[in-house]
Amino acid sequence: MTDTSVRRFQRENEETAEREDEAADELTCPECGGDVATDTEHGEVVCQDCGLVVDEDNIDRGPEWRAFDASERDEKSRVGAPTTNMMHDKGLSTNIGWQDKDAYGNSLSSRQRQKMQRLRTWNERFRTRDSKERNLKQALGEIDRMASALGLPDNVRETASVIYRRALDENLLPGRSIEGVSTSALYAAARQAGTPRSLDEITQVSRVEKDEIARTYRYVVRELKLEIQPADPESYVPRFASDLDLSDEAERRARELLQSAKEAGIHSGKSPVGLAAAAVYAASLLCNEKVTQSEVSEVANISEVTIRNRYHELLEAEDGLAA
DNA sequence: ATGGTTTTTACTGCGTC
DNA sequence: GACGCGGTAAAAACCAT
Repeated sequence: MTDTSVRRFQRENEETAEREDEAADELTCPECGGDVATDTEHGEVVCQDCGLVVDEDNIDRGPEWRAFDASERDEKSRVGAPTTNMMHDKGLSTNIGWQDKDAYGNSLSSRQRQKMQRLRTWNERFRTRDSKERNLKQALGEIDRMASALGLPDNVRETASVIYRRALDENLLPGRSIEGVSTSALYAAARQAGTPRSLDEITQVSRVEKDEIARTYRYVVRELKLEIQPADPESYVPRFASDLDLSDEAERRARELLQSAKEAGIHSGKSPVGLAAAAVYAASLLCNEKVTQSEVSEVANISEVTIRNRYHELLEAEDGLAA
């Protein structure tokens, strides 16, 4: 890391140096030998005498902003080492160069060289250990916060932490946000534990966008080879039922409906949440504890249309099985 | 990127309170 | 007339390829 970035920096310097040399060579027109002038507005180098375009599509290396006083210049300038959130310290911690040279460019004695090597080793050790620990601390705090907000039990938090640690150990973090990965870990853990929360619910309490969560989740699952089956519709039933103040009887009935739906094989490809919502609705009708479709759609975050479609299928499936 | 599937949105008509 | 419900068409979202 240290070495490559230093090397890259050097290479860039060499390149710009070369470009300047080229520019110096082309001070005369190859066609007529006249002087050339740079037209920065069009990004072209044009011969003053014959009008030949010597070079075009030049890159303007100047700033794209204007500053009207010194403080504004400081404000807008982005020169300096880039900071990055990929590292806990935003890349601002100490790095020790790989060249065995002192500040004046003189080579080091072999004894000092060994010393530097040891320093590098330890610096790296502390830096990475430190960063991982901070990273983990932040992530676990985040997981805890979200789990509380969603009312998820401790074992889910445990699982989520384990998943996150694994992700960290396998270096899945670079390029991804801590929030994103911790959210994904929690989502995965909740599903594994059989107390799933829908992606929408997760998104509500997370600091990152739904798309990113979904993307990161897929990535994490693939890389860690987590085996997560599609969520079981039945696992949503208790929550919906209690949100709607339904009796245990109705809840049991809803499960039955889902069981027969599974046997009839009409559940594949459909969203588990929709199925659960429909089962709860159907059960409420069957048990004379009617709740409206819109109430169910409210607690389940699913459209009424989907409830209608599903619950027809559920009832048909049950009839078909009984016959 | 694409095509097929599922879900959502928006709208309509019907019956009931 | 508001409400719950059913159905439909088109749009949007999702998923595997």
